[in-house]
Amino acid sequence: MPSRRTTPLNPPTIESHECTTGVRLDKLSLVPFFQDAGETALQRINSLCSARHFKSDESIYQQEELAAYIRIVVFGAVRLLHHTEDGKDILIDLLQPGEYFGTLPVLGDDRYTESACAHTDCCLLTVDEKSFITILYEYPDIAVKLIGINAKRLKKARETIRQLTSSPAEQRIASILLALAEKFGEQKKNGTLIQLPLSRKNLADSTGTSTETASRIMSKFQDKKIINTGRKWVSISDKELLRQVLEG
Amino acid sequence: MPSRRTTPLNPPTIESHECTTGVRLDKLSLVPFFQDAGETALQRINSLCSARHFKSDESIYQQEELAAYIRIVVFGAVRLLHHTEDGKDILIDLLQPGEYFGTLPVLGDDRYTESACAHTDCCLLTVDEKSFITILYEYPDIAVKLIGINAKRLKKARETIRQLTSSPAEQRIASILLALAEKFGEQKKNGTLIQLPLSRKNLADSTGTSTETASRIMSKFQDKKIINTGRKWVSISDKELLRQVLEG
DNA sequence: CGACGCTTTGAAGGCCCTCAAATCAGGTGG
DNA sequence: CCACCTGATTTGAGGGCCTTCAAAGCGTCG
Repeated sequence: MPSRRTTPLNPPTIESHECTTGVRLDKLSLVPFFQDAGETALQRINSLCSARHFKSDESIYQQEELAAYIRIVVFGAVRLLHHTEDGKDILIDLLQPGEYFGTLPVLGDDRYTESACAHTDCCLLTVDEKSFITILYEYPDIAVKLIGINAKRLKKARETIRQLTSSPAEQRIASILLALAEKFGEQKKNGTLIQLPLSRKNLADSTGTSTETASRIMSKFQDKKIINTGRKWVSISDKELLRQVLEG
Repeated sequence: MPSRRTTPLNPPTIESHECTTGVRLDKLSLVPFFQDAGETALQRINSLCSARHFKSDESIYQQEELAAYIRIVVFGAVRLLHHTEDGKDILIDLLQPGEYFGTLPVLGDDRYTESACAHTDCCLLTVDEKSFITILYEYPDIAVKLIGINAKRLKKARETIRQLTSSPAEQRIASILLALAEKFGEQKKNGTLIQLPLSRKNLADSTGTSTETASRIMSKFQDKKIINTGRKWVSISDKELLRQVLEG
């Protein structure tokens, strides 16, 4: 263990990404709800989207703004936050390429109920309401897929509720670390590095605890050699032990 | 205040409900996602559904069973519960006529992730996967509606998460009482009666607290003349005061 | 190198859970 | 119709987890 730890994060930069039509079609085909669409369909869909880049920490939209677009992550990561009245932020989700976010009046929300922010440099596809409806009517398969995706998200949200009401903070943090490792992890010699800047406050916000408690728990995990962590980064050395913490 | 309180609940009985084709069409047209469907569409949809009655507390399906049907509440109330490994139940939702529940493999779940139970005597419409897909492909409007409904549910779940992490039990209970009054309430001389058997355990399960805490808080509300309550029933005397509790 | 901001650690206190026991409403059977 | 029984509700006491408030340690970036 080096006495002076420096960040091991090595995120790909936005410069390495080019939004050519070929890349866009390629990325589109990876999006879960476009997955089974054919070549022609993808080209049609592509013609209905536009792409845009965001710098790390740049705001994509703010809670309460008029809902105007559905967006799809093509590259990088996006952070969804809910601002509460008493000034706290709740981290709702971290999204990776292929996931969608945002809403539209036709989906029942006139305004965004959360803020979206570029967690790293990222590239997003943007679909407006008219195009979105066009796509759904032309390709019913996609509508069914979308319903399934929302059902999964609801399931996950309910799982979170269950955990919040029945598990202590230690288990909730173990749970989110495993989930993030699954989603953003990268195998290294020393374990699975979570390729995301992840502060104690981020962790606290997403597990419903305080920064201090999150810090204490992370320190405890590090003492037990379960994880290796520094400022804004985490690497999991012993996934098995972490799973045992989760079980209790 | 009578020294001996008896239940003021007066739920309509299942006998008062007849599932004739006329009634079914009528009820179908009230279901949010069939709302804008025309007469012909409703008849087509009706031919793809079957109806069934359940007695109060009768099991509709159990968590982990194979997902086979989407169901729609036509009459009465349905309770959705999640059983946790450590033997606790979480009350996920109480459904009223017009709401749907259940899932299907095509929606991404092979098995039910919760149990459904008749909260009162009730009548349900049942749709199997084949019919469901048929409906979605024939009427894309309905698919879009469904996506919107799921988005709303997700929003509500996230709101619950927010509350669980940032509000004390007292505010969470105030919140659910107001929500239930909105959904199932009936105006009486003494206030809004929540027309549902609602035990302290039900309340505790849905707010993520213990039966005892729920009881203490309800007693406190009663002392403050905010509510009037007995065994398994609640009536709200002063909605305004309750809203103030919610604000903090 | 220095300052700022993230992280760690300590201490005090509050909220809520658990365990236990008493009270009470409603249903049952005589 | 009444006494009894069962299960829901209430209330109390003790203790643990986690929050808040403070202050000291360290990376990072200019």
